[in-house]
Amino acid sequence: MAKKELTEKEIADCIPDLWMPLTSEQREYLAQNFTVQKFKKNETIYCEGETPMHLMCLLTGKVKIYKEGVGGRSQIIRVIKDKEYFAYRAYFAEENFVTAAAAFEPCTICLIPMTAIMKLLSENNELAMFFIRQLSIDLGISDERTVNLTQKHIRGRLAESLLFLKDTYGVEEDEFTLSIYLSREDLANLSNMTTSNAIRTLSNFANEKLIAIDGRKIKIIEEDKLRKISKIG
Amino acid sequence: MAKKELTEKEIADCIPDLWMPLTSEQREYLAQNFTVQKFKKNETIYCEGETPMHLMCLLTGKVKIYKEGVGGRSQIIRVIKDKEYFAYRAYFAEENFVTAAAAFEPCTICLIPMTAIMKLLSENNELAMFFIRQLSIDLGISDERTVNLTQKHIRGRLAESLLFLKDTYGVEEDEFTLSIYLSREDLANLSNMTTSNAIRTLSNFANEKLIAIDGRKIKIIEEDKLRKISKIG
DNA sequence: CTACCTTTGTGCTGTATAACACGGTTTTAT
DNA sequence: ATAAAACCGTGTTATACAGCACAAAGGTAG
Repeated sequence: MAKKELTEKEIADCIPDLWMPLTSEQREYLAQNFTVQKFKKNETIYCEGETPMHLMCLLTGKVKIYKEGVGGRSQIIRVIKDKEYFAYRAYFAEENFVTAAAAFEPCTICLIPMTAIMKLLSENNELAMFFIRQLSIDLGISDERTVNLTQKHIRGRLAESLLFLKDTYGVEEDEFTLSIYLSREDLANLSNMTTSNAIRTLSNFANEKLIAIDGRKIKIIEEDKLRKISKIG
Repeated sequence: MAKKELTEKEIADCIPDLWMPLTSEQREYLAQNFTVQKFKKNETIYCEGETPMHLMCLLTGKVKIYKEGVGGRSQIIRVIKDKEYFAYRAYFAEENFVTAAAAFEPCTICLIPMTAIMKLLSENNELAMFFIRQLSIDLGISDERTVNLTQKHIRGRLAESLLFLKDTYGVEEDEFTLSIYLSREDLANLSNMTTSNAIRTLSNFANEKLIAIDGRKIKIIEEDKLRKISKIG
């Protein structure tokens, strides 16, 4: 199946942000602590309440970070695209996971023990700055999201989610079709609404020719108008 | 009025988390870049859109971090108590402020230029770890808050806010009265509801003897029951 | 003291959205 | 191929909450 040993070049390509700041000694150390794991579609990667052990970097595939809210309603907090790091926050905060992660699609994920990361952090400030920057960006997004999800109306929230998916995962060759195919339920959990309302609102958007839907394929037709809907709430 | 020069001892007492990890050279550098500023009650400390220049540490007083949402509705994102640091996230993320800050009460705030912080960070990993930990904790809280504000019902949200205020600012000598006196409007903005509903729900809690209200003074009587209301949503 | 503004409190009305029910369709499993 | 399950779509009903409007109380200024 997979090769047992990856070359340093291959690792460097996988995790450039982590790799670049390191000295050659540190790189060797990291290479020794580098493992790769595969996850099937919809497979859980980690659960709420578990103790974090590894920093993860998504090599290929798409991942959702979500939380089980009150009454079994689940809420998608953020989504991860390839080359993005995740699962480290809880360790740094000295907590267990408060979120769960699952694969939208088949995924390849690289795992690095947090103890190794801590050792590298104690030696390398540039690496520390990478995490400071990343956490700061994510915190800003999270704050923004809180206001959007609580204050915008259904149409605004769904429009925002669609644009967010476009900005995150991009589009296919036609330049319009979102390159992620979500179930209506996931779309609802991302937009803080019930599945029925996600379906209904999506249909409305399609009737208004703002988007075109074909099963799970969504084409963004009138991006400007969607942005407007998202903005005014 | 205030002394021109603070002794190192005084500074160390003000900002222990920042001070402790530093070498004596770094401490001297920090002392030279240390200024103190006072803010009146309700005065704005920084605005949405401004460019962040200083790390701030609240020495005395209470501060709210908030966002203007859609349609002028404002939302309190987090609150700061004394000895807490704030205003640094946006700089690290290389953004302008996406939130605003204002004084709940008269405040004394110490300011340190972010450029000085960056210099210290490049030299001192322990300091970097402090920010990584702090940002990680705040990100967890923010994610938690998103779910709470979107999924819980009014009673749950208000109960949570009251407990949150107790946990953050504590109580007076009687061990029950919250030591922060908020307007009903601020309470509403903290709990994602209209002022009328904050007033109404607060009255309901009082009628049910869960709390006692006397103007802006709030006594938490049945903390367990409030926690239960907050938990079940 | 009087006037004025802000905050608090209450009732009424409207509506956005959740909740439920049910039928059709597609995917998965055997 | 057939059963089972998951997903999609639509209509109906119920309700939590926002949005006024207005009155009373408290604070502030002249």
